[in-house]
Amino acid sequence: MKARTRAAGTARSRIIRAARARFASVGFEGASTRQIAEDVGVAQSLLLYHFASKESLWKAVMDDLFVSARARLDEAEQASRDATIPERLMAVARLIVRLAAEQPDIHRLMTIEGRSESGRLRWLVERHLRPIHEKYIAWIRRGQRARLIRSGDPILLYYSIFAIAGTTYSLAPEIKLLTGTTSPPAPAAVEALIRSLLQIETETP
Amino acid sequence: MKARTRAAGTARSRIIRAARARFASVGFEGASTRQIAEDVGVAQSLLLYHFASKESLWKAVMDDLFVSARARLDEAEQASRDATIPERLMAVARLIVRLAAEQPDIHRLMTIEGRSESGRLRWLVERHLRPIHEKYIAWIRRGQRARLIRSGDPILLYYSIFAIAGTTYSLAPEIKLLTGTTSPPAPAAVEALIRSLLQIETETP
DNA sequence: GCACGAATTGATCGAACGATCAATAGCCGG
DNA sequence: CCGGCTATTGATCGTTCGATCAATTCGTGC
Repeated sequence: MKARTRAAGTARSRIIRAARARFASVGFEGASTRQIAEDVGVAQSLLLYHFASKESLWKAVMDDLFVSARARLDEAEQASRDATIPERLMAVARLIVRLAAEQPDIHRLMTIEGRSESGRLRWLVERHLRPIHEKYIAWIRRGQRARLIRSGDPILLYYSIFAIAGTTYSLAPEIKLLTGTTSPPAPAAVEALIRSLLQIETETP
Repeated sequence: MKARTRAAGTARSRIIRAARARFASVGFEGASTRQIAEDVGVAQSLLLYHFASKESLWKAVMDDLFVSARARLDEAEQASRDATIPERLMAVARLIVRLAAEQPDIHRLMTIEGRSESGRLRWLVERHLRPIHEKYIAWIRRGQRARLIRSGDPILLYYSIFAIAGTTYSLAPEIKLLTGTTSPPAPAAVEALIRSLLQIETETP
């Protein structure tokens, strides 16, 4: 049983990993189950054995991504639970930058889906985005009421954090072609930019 | 001749407009020439009569987009030619925000292509992106030397402008689903954010 | 060591894909 | 009113798509 499940687990997870890369680079419609199967080195029919349909596979990719991301977000929240709201927000932002740098596919997948009102976007919003969104929008509002965060539309601030963190790393191929630089900007530089965007006074050394 | 060319022109331009929307929402691989032709209301073979291939059509879409965008950028540069470098940069940024708000497809198309090193990305970089890129990176450097713009990686600052301006409007469907708001943030608010990002002292009323 | 269930494969379906091409419709100068 | 050019269509080719399904391999419990 254990060996069976482990074998299945690795095949399943290898499929998810390959699917994530394909969906992130060419989008849902552009990715093909045959290409993903070939990346993994299995038959295409195995894909639809583990996941009932291409859309199920996509949802599995998203679940896999967000389950671990949200766990790490909770961790960062817990670790900073005694700090001020702006500093807690920065702790979360720091993690977001790190996640974007480690796995630029996250930002790619989200920006691919967020641009047209599809059934998949609705699923993603209700299942994963809304809980995250509402929590941090509330944090921003609290910080603004205490005049510790710059005023203005909280939604704009919220998306700007993701935009800067994500774009910097998800457009790495373009930046590399344009500038010839091999390594993208350091997370610390991106964090500093976000900090000044929120107008949080620097108090960490 | 004139009526002929005008008829051809409108068919051609209607195809380009429909193709832009499709490419922007589902990417190059996900878009189909048949679907685009159906959007326009013409035969699929007409698409490949006006444009030799699907890739030619994509290039025509990009040319169409960038020719007008670069013309308006030149305009904004000219109009601000007597101002300081930071203010000229803000004039350009203001236009970028306005362009992103008017035609979110621009940002969608660019972010779709910029994430994987394809032949199309190389074409786009050499033909359109590099000239824009190099000019404004140089502006940022000049502003930084004069200590009128925040220090830090110019490339990071440059992409942050596009990221904030573009993401705000290209993710409008997601933001609408998440927040229920019907209208995206006002361009003026986005401009203000970019201004503070570059740490340009506000001097305009 | 056999039987059973889970994992994996190969063959195949109908539909949609990009592309090609011959045929036709529409228009303008002569 | 016709000859020639451009715009447009419909039919079709070979390929690839997502999906289905029967057949086969494989590991484990009994």
